Amino acid sequence: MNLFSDIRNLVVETLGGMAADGALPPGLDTAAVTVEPPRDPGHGDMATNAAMVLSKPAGRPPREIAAALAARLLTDPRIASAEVAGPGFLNLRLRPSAWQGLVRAILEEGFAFGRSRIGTGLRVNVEFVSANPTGPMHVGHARGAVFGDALANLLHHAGYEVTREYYINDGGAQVDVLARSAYERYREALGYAPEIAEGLYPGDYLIAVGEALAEEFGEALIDQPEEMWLSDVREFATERMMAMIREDLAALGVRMDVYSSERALYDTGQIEAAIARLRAMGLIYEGVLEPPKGKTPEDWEPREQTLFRSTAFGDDVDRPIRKSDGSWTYFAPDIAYHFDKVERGFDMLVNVFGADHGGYVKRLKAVVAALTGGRVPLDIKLIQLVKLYKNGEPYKMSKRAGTFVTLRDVVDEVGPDVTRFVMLTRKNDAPLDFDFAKVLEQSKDNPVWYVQYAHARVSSVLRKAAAAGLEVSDAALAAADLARLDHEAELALARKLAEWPRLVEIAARGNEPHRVAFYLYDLASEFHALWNRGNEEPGLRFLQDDPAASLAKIALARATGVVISAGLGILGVAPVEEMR
RNA sequence: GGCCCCGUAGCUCAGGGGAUAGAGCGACCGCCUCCUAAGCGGUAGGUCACAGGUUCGAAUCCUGUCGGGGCCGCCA
Repeated sequence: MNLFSDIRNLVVETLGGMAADGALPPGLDTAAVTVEPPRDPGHGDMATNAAMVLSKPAGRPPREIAAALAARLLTDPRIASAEVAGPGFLNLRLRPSAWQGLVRAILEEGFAFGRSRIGTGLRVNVEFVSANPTGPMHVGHARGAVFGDALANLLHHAGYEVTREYYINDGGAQVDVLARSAYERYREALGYAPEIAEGLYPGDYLIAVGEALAEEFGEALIDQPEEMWLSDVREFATERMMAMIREDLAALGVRMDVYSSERALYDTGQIEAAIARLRAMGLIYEGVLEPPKGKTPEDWEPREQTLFRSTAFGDDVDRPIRKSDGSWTYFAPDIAYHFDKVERGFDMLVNVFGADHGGYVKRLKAVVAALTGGRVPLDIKLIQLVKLYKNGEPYKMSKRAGTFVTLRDVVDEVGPDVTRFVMLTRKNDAPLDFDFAKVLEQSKDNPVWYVQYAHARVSSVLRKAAAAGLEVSDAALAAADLARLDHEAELALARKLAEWPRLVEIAARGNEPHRVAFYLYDLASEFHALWNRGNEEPGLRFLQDDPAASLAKIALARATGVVISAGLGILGVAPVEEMR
């Protein structure tokens, strides 16, 4: 049940009726008609801009259209009042029965309340994390992981068929560096002095890889030339790194559906096939790039390269796909990878990147636009930096990696639920301050705690009611006499609950999971407010002497609990039953 | 130099064509005989960086300027 879309449908149908009766010209486009909660609740429950949007095409003053629309809407049993306001808003109030019906619907639908069909029949690929398999993930990866996973949950809730995907960057020089670093640890494990040269990865996490290599290969690789062992050690170490990354993701509650390997794109013809596709469209050519403006490298010299005409799709310059020695640039497998995603039939692609990859947005969008003729949208979400603090002091120490704070450090210290919620309390394109002390604080300026507290209070009410002998299953509560929920403060909470399905759609359309976190905070606030009004007005307490009155109020509390659980579920956070 | 993101209350941030711009923190004033006061209510606090433009209507969209951050040849 989605009251906002229901009422919008009513408005649009009513407008259609007006057109049929000659009250409006036929064929008006109602796509821009909205039904929203007004910013000022004093204006009503819902407001529609229909009259203002249609005024110009209909050739009639907005307030006149609004008045005519109001008269017709009032015949609907849900509508209590319809008032023209301001430049032509139509402010609607719904009868209490509409809100009571909403509470009942939440109890009947459970977590399905808030599901949307905007994604029905559409397959979306969410690529996220994609950390290089050369070491443990850092906090920045944690934020990207949380964002991507919550976004995937959100899109699923909105009806999409979602694939979570990790692109393993195992095809470049960095995995060779990994192999050489691991090789030194292998020598170390066998009692030789390791030579961890400048440029190799010094982290302790490779010691275990070296020991595993020693167990696997014994002395066989000692004193052998690099070309004898590089490939084997690289594969071995990369697999070890990916196993570690999977464990770290699991600790955060993140599970991928697909791991795609960059290396697997080479030597299988996939790069060639993707390039051939672009070449057939006349988008590949041999040419010489200008030096980058204002920052010409000292050793710059013009070279002819194989280029992709990404400027035809909004990029700033064409991009090289082959180095001057004939080998592929890093961009080439990227083209092949996105070609592969497109070929797998996704209707929509989302990439979650660190903000330092901002320079790749235009060229990747160009690739997908070129390969699909613009049919498949690619949205790239850039995740800004996480700044770590502890009691306000910058925090840089790491237990494992030495030089940077790892994802695991964070999860071990504050737990996956707190990590996830806090990292979703900011838009992806805003930097995030993460204070290890503050996120564990038990006060209302800690949104995680505040939302959990609201859920715990709901659970507390249910426990006490059950202890008092009331039947508080969702079915029993849905059958309660909800007409008793008629106080303004109770209806205000119901109004907030009614926004949930709308919020899911807005958040899903914009790929913005943070909206869920902010909504939950608002909802919790509304619930805490009602709770406290019970102090002054005992008639507003959830537990009443009269069982029938109790059941109605408990139904409202439980409905709130259902929505909080559903929202936390999208964020990947487990709701708590009691605070400790 | 070019491109991307950001600029909203003292601080941290939501809102991103709609009415009198919101929340938390901090400040001030109230509320427990009462389902968890780890909470709630209220007051004070704004040139939505600046200047143009589009629109019935701009914090929101466009252009430019200023300020902060990021990225920028075959690296990954």
